[in-house]
Amino acid sequence: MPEPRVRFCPAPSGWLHVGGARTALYNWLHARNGNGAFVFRIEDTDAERATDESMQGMVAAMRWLGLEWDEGPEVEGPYGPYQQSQRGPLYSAAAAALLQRGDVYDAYETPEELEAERDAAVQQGRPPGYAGGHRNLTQEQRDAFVAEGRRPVLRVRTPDDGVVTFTDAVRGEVTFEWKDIPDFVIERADGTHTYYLANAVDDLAMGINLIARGEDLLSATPRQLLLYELLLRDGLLDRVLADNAYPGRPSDAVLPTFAHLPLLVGEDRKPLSKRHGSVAVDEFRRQGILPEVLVNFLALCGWSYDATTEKMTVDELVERFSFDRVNRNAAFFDTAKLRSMNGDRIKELPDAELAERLQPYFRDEGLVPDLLTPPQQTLLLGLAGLLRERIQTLAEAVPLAAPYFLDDVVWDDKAVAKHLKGRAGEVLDAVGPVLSDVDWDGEAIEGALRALAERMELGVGKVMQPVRVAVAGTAVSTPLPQTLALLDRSLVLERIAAAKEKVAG
RNA sequence: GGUCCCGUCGUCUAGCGGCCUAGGACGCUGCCCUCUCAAGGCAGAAACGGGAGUUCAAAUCUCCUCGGGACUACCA
Repeated sequence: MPEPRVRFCPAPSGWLHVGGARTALYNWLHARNGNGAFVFRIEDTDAERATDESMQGMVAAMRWLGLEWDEGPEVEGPYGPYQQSQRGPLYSAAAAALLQRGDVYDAYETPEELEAERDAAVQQGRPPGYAGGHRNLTQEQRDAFVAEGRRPVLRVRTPDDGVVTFTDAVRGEVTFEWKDIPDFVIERADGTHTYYLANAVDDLAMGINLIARGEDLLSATPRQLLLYELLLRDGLLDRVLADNAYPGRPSDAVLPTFAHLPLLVGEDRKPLSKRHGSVAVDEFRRQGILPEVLVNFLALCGWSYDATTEKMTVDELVERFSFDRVNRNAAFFDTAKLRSMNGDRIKELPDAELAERLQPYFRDEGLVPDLLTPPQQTLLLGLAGLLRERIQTLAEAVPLAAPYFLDDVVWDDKAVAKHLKGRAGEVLDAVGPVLSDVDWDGEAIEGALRALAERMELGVGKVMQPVRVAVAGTAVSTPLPQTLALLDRSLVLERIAAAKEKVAG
């Protein structure tokens, strides 16, 4: 077994979504597992859709997930450039060589004509693929089309009969018949190149030996295979590479094998897309999903280690991952389970680390400045311990912590109406003096509040809730006595006094 | 329509002929605990799409059927 050389090659349009991230992850795990190389290639051959912003976003999302690449953007490597828009001359030369040898031919139909042909075929119940109309044009016909101002595309001549069979690492043996595969375009009329060519050339030139990608590309595989064969025949690609000063020695390399991964789908069983809500990796970051949890969860979307193991560290995943345990059926991306796993992971974090990971979220919501003051540090650290059991995502901590970092209490009207009434005024009056001279720690405060409740012949809740609302502004909070202990006594007394005005009746 | 892929609790899955009265996790329901919210503990409901075979024995093998999906672009 040679060292794995795998690649992740998204088209940079839109954000990196979880489906793409899962594909990247499986490739990455395989590379790390076999001590191989993980190549990150940008497939921006379609200038219409590719954007620089999207590419930057993908680079950032990959970094956040911890999927560092050995070759690719900002890292470079021996087979660059890794952005296909910078490899145009290579593809042109390869296409020209294939044309010269007669493996591909120029076809002059316009997109409109092709569309009409397709519609007619569908109406008549024929397969809608390109029928090969311009396969054998005479020079006169070509000249006539050119004279009309038409620009040709380049199409690969696919075999008329026979079958193509390949072994897929997750699906086993897959067979297609060549007669079902129409001649396909590798060079557009504007001179740019399609996925088929760019992908085949680069996979060969970069020495990729395993291609793991979405199942949606399964039926593209025969074309890929055909192109490999044509590019490798008589050292064509080696020559093209050398003539154009691009690195790569494909003739020495092993032909890539394939692993087609099950699709990630939404609740409607359709492939994941924008309309399924948050599917962008960055969206999960904003919500406060931890990257190691997203990685763990993504690994489980279509792969399992055994009957019961779910929580795994990245190192364990690297050690245990293999394509032969990848599932064959599409997986629903279940965010409820993701959140649960995230909550479990948060519970494992020590106070200091949780505080540290919470800080950017608090900062982005304006709760704390970039640099915390020592009292803010202490408060954050103390709160972390109380927050831990009640949040599933980091962002959920924000509303729970806000009352203690912000100067003004934001009143929840419902909470005020429900809890600052009846004997609440009495309670607030009585609680001030009690808290004034109690030891300022959670246990003592709790004891004092309970004693007060008993003295007033009230349920503990009847005392706790008015105080909670007075201090936090809400009926829900971290445990009250422990929370009070983290705050300045003067602030607590102040808020209790201020809340008296809000008591109804 | 054609080609290819797939089909176990609501969801993700374990299962590769007897260990399955089908296991785990999330979710859900009930109870306990409780200063709110959580967390935690205990209990519970919940699946082999259907039909024929093969076999002493089938979730596991074969065929048919039904259902879902992908592809069918000068997107990737």
